[in-house]
Amino acid sequence: MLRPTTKDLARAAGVSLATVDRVLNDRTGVRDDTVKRVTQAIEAIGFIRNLSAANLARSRSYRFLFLLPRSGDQFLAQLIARIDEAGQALTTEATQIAVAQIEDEDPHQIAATLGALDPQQVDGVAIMAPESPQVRDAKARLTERGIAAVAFLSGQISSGHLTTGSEIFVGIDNDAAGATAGRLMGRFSGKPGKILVVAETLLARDSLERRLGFDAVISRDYPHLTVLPSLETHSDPDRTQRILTASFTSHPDITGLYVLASEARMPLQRVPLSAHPVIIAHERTPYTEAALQSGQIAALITQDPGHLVRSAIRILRARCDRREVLASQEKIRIEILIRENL
Amino acid sequence: MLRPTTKDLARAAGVSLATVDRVLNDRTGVRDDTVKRVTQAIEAIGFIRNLSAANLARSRSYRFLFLLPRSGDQFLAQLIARIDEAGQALTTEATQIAVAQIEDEDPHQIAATLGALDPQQVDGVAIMAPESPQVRDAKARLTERGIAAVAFLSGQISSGHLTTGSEIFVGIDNDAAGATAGRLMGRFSGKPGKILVVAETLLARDSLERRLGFDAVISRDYPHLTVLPSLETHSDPDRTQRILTASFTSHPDITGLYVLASEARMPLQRVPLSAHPVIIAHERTPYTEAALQSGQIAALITQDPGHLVRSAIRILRARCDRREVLASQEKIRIEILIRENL
DNA sequence: CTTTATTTGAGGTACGTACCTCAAATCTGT
DNA sequence: ACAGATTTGAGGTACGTACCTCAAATAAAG
Repeated sequence: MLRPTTKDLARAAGVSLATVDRVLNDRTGVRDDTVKRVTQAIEAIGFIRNLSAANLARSRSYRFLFLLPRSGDQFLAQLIARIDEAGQALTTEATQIAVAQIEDEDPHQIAATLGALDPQQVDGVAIMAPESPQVRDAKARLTERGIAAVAFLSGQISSGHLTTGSEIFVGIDNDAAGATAGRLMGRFSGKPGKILVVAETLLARDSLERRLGFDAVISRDYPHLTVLPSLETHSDPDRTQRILTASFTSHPDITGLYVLASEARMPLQRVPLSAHPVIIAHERTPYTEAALQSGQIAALITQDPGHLVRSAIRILRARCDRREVLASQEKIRIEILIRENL
Repeated sequence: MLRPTTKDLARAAGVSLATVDRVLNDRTGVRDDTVKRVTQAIEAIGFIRNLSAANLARSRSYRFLFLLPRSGDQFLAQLIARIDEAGQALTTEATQIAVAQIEDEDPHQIAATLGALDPQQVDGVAIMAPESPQVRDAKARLTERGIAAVAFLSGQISSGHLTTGSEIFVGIDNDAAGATAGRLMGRFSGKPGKILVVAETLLARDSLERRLGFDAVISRDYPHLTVLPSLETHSDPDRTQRILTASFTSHPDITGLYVLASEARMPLQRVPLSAHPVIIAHERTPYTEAALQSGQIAALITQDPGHLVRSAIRILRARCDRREVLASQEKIRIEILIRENL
C-alpha cells in the first residue's frame, strides 16, 4: 500500500479535501471537533504530508544565511568552503545558502544586521557571534518574525546541552573538548613537566571552557604535570614571539603545549627547536594538518566543518517545516585526529 | 531570478516541451543536432531538473535493501537500529528501507539472494558480505539489471580507495584503522613489553588489514614493544578463556591488548585482574562504551554506524538518479573515542 | 515529385499539495 | 422560524516534471 494522500485523509475523516487543507495549513473557520476528527484520522491512517509536493505547490524555497565574523583564520575559510559546497549540493532541493560576514567585535552591529533581515527574503540564519544581550534579544525577535535561527559554533548559553529552551546550538561541547585534549596530553606525556597553554584570547567563551575542561583532567589524573597560566597571543606575531620565548626560557621543563585557538600556525612557528613538547591543538587547517603529518603536532581535537554546516542547515530546514530534528544525528562529534586517521 | 524550468529550457533551445522531455529522458526519435541544441541550452541557462517534481510526476519511490549477515554482535545490532532510524526519517522523502539477513558463511546463498532480487521491487542494495567471486559476479549482474549496489563495510577489493572502477565501498580504510590503533598503543605505552592481539578470526579481511596496519606502526616507531601472534577466539568462550590465560601466563610482561573484532566483550572479561594492559578495541557497543567509561579500555577505534548507513543510502540514491556523489562527504572517518569525547 | 519514414509540436492527464472562490449547508441568537 | 453568521463542500488553477496520443512538419527514399 502506498502512502496515504490528502484524498485518503479526507475520506477517512469524512470531510472534504478543502477542510483537510484548512486543518493541515492552520486556516481559520473550522470547528474544533472537525479539527479533531481530521487529526484523529491523520493518526489512524498514518498520513504523512508529502513535503516535496507541498513545496512544489507553494513554490517554496529555503533561503538560509550564515552570519560569520569577518576576521578569521583558516578554520573560518574551511567553514565558508563547506558552506559553498553545501549550497551547491542543495540547489537540487530548492535551498539557497548565503554567507555574510560582520565585525565580530560589535554586538550592536550584529544585532542590527539581524534586525534588518527581511522574512520575505530569508527563511533562516545560522549565527556565529559571541553571546551578548543584544544578540540574544535580536535572535528572539527573529523567531517572532518567523525567521528560524541557530547558534553556530559560538554564542551558546552553556556547554553540554544541545538546546537551551528553544535555542539550538550547533557545535561541540567545549568543556569536553578540553577534557579530551587533557586526557591525551596526560597519556602522551610520560615524564613530569610543565604544560604551556596558548590562546588567542581568553575572552572567547570556547577557549575558556576548553581550558577548564583541560585543567580538570590534568589536575585530577596527572599530578606530575603542571599547567601554566594561559598565554594570550592577541593575534600579534611579535607578542607571540616574545611571550613564548620568555616562557620556554623561564621554564626549561616544558613538556607539553596546548593550543586552544584554531589558529595554531603562529604559536607553533615560535616553539624553540630544542624543546620537543607534546603539542595538542584544535581544528584542522592546512597548517595543522601539515604539522600533524610531520610529527610536530601529536594530536588535533577537531569538529568537522562539513558536519557543522550540514547540521545547521538540517536544523534550519526542520525549523522552517516545523519538524523535529533527530538529536542523535545532530550531535557534533569531538574528533581526535592523529597522523594515521587524517 | 528563479531556477529555470523545462519551459524556459524549451524556449532557450528553440524547441517544444515535448522535445525537451524526449531529450531529458533519453527517449528515441530525436535528431542528434536537436539533442545537441537542447544540451547546449541546458548549459547556457543552467537548467537543473527539479528532482522532487520529477519523482512526484512518475510517483517514484526508492526502495533500498540492506543485506546483512545473520550472525552478529552488538555492532550489527547498532547498524540495524540506525538503518531503522534512517528508514523512519526518510519516509518523508519517498524512501523505504528494508533489512535482510543471510548466512554469511555461504557465498552461494548470498549470490542467489542477490540474483533473486526483482528490479520492479528493489532499487538498490547495500551488501555486507565477504568478498568472493560468486558475490562479485552477482553484484555485476545486479547493475546490469538496473539495481544499484554498494559494498557495505566488507567485501571491498582493496583498502584505501573509495571506489574500484565503478564499485563503491562504504566503510573505513582498515589498514589505516589498524595504524591508528598502533599509534595510540605506542603513545600510551611508556615501558617496554609485549602486546597481545585478539581477533574472532583472521579469515576476515578487515581484521587482517587492521593487524597489518597495527604492526607496521609498532615495528617502525615503537621498537620497545613486541606484538605477539594473533589469537583467534572463534566466538568460543571456553577457547577464549584458555588461550588468554595461557598467554598471560607465558608472557608476564604483556602491557598492551589490541582487540581487532567488534565483539570485545568476551576477551575483555577474561583479562586477569593483576595485569593492567593498555587496551584498545574496535567499535562502540554498549559493552565497550561501559569499559571505556570505567577505564578498562583506553581507547576505541570506531566508525559511526549512523554515518555508514546514511552514506550508503545517499550513494544508492545518487546511483538511482544517475547523479555523482560528493566524495568528500562520503568518506567515513576513523574515529578515536576516549572517555572524554564519547 | 511523390511516397514513406522520421522527427517535431501541440495538447492532454497525472503526481500530491496549496490556495482561491463561490455556493450550499449548518449553526447561532432572537 | 427567521436573519445572520459560521462552517463546510465542490470545483478550479497552479507548481515542475513525466508520459501519452495524434497531427503536422520535415527529411530520406523511390
